[in-house]
Amino acid sequence: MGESTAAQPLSSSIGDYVKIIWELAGSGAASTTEIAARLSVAPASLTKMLGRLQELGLVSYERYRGASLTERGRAEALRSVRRHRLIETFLLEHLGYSWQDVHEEAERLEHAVSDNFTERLAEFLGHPARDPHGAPIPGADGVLAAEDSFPLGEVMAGGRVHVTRVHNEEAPVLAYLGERGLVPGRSLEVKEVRELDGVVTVEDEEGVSHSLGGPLARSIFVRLLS
Amino acid sequence: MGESTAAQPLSSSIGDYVKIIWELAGSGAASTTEIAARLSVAPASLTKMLGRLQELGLVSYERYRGASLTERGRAEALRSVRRHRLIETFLLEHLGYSWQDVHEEAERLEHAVSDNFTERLAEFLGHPARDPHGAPIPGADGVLAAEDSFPLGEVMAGGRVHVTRVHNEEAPVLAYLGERGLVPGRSLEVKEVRELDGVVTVEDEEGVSHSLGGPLARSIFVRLLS
DNA sequence: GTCTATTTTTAGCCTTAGCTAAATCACAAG
DNA sequence: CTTGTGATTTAGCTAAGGCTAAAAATAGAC
Repeated sequence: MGESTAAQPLSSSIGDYVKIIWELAGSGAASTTEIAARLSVAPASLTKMLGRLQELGLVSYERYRGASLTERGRAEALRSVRRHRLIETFLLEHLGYSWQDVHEEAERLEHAVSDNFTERLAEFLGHPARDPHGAPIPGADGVLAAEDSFPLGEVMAGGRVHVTRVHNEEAPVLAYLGERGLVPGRSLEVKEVRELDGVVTVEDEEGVSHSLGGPLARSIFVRLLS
Repeated sequence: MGESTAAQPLSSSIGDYVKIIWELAGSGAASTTEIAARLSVAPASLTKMLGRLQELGLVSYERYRGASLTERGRAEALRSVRRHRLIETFLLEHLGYSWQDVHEEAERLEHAVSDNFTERLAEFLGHPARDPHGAPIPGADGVLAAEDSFPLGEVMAGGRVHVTRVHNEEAPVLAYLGERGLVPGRSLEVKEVRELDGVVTVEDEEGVSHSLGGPLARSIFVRLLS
């Protein structure tokens, strides 16, 4: 007995739980209500599940204290994230999905693919480092590249920046940004950062100007161009 | 109420049931025990499920009489078959899976993909008419091409034949035939059909001779070359 | 420090899709 | 027409993963 050698199939939704906890908690702890909200599940359902995840050795959890991932839980989460991001890349680059549609389809597929499939897909895609949203894809060895960019909302006026990532999963936001070409790989000139309401005004390579309010400005991650 | 307009997600294993009944029964009726065996499920579990499938309007079923598909059941089965065969084609042609490994992976993926994915994949693959085993792929409109070939075991000696299909899902059989190049597209010369034990001896394009016993000879489907 | 509002947990129930063991049916052989 | 055997069904159980309503703990406001 004991949970020891890992790697039984691991019923599909368990992957969702650890992935959400990973997104929510990073290294800290995630609250029951937050996790429940992300999974569209009643808070009461969480308690039982967190207990189960703890028995499996994936989270460490104390009553009324929220949950955080164990080392194994983090590894499991990164495997899910890798699958998800590789699948998104495939859907977008090869099947012609739109930027805002990939997430939902990938979410379902992610539960069905084997590690063998995942690695063959990575090979097929040429081992991409980032997915279509610019999110880094964890390696097969579980290593995730450190984020070296920051939200557009935090930038100062007057510089040129390079969009590295759009950190948002809501379809309307993605559709909006996609239509305007505010996607990873683009260069922008920061014209104004208005303290008052956090609106950032940028100009793209074609000279078109865009004004982006808080939520959008926080979704676009950029790196400064030297 | 009523089941009317179809197309709710349709819990994953329901697809398996109709697909197996379709394979087993064609137009006739399939027995409880046969279906159970194919699904690796206890015969007792079938009764409940067949009742459910009947409520859903997918099979028609009378106690102690076996089950057969309704028109809607047949359509559902063909959708599953289409998904399955397209996925197999993708795994083999683009991800480098071996002939004998595609089935298992496709079986799992099949439950996770949307119709949107399926049609985009068909497009990506160039709308293939047959899968890697030579099985015809039902159209998006639910039309399945009629089988125009027959088992090698039924052929007469002396003719040339064209392999159109390998009708067998057992990995060792596929591996054996794959290694020897006895795959769809190949031409063979039938040297001998021995009444005594049903062994068929053929010679391939490179002059190599193969002797195939009943199970293998029944798995290889061929068309006569004029 | 107390008290109230918000979180979180407990208790008990539901559904799905399985299982085993026991009963029942169908059919073919006498 | 009876009977035995194998196929099928019924009955009752299990485990996951949900739910609601009610109870308990925490934390923030005074």
